[in-house]
Amino acid sequence: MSAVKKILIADDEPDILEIIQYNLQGEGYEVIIAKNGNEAIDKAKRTLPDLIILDIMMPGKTGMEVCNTLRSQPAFKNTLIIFLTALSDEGTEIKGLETGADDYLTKPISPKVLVSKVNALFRRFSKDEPKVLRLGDLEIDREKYMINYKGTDIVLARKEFELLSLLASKPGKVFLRNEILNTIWGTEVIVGDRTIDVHIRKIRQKLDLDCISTVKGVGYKFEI
Amino acid sequence: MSAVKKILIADDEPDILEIIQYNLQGEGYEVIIAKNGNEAIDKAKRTLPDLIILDIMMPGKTGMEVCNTLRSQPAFKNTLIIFLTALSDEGTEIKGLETGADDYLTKPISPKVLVSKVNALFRRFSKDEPKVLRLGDLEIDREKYMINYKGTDIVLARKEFELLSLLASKPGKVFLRNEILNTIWGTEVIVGDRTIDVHIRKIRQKLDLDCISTVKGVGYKFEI
DNA sequence: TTTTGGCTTAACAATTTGATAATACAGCAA
DNA sequence: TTGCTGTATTATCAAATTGTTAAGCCAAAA
Repeated sequence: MSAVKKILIADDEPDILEIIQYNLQGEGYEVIIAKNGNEAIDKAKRTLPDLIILDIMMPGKTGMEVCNTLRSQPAFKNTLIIFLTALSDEGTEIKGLETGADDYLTKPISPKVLVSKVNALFRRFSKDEPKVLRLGDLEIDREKYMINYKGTDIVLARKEFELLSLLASKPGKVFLRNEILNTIWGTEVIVGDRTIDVHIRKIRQKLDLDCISTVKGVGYKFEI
Repeated sequence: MSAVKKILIADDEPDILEIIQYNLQGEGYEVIIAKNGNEAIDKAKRTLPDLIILDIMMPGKTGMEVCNTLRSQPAFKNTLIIFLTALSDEGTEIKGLETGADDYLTKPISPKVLVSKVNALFRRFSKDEPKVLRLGDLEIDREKYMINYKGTDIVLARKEFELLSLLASKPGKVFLRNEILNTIWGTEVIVGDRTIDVHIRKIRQKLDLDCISTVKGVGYKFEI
């Protein structure tokens, strides 16, 4: 069974909020509302929604700023984001998509369109990733946050786990150092290149399995 | 045997209140009454009824607003709610159901219909999931709100109980702090991070069983 | 009213993790 | 070989996270 999808809506107009909330709840979604940009960011961090609907024009922080802020954090790399724009403002629309939104809606909102877009987005992106990766004798359980190699549990620190988890998510693929930094550290934090090496080393050490290979000048890849 | 069911009725018309109260008390229910929306919310929080009957039209806060307010709190996620609407107002009826009500009744009220609906609701929702979790020597009774470890009862405060209950509901799974806050405190209340720790500590203390492990930087998990 | 118990927070201690610097090493081209 | 580039290793320190205790607040009970 897949959990109920959570949707966060941010708009400063109570009417809009209510309409959207009403329609989405009717579809069985769990709806969380925010009345401005900052509240949206707070609640997003707190509730980790599956989809975020952002009004572009909001006092304080605009929807685009909220989007940027969130997208720069690893936790929201894969969160769906929809923008609400007033009257087909073409410029904004395009800019919105470039800012990292997955779709946009123009006001006034048609509940039917809204609901079908939301459903469509979830359908399109509903590749329920399995929580357990199994690669040969190695097992990576993202839910239990555990590594198991040949029957014995191995404890990795958070970054180590995320790093291994990332590399193992696409065995064979070479991850560039930049890719790794972006995915695991986000664009806000800046860390040196050596940091990755050190974590890689720790993983190699704890798993005494030679599964991470270095591609000099490029990056790292996982191979069993 | 299950305790006597508590029913909260909110309506601004004293006659209606009296009729409903009279009939439900006759069926053996414990009845609490409220004369407006705010009173309903207050008394609901205080008495945690099993069922709430809300008039849609009330001065001040409407039944729907009351419903929304309550539903946004974890404690009322599973409380039964019935709306009272004047004359088959179809629009409202549908909206009510989508707002999170479990049923509705149209005025004028027939005591017979009322009573049978109430009974039916309780019947329908009473045979829920098993209320008792058993994990090794530990037994968690969600209905009696009790913990039993190796034959001895352990008293946990409500938050402590809910926390343990949550963690134990998926042994092995790491619950993020966010997940915990969301599930137990809801999105409206904001409490600090230390709060969780303190509750965890109390649980560990009362159960002197080492079953909750910390995953630093991530969350907590239950394991026997 | 007073008392009690539960919930939250502040404050500080204890611990773990993560980032960096410094150094050593490996591969390769000149 | 020498020098260059990039990675591995190690130790170290700073930062982040959690544990613990005590104290305050509030609501329900006495």
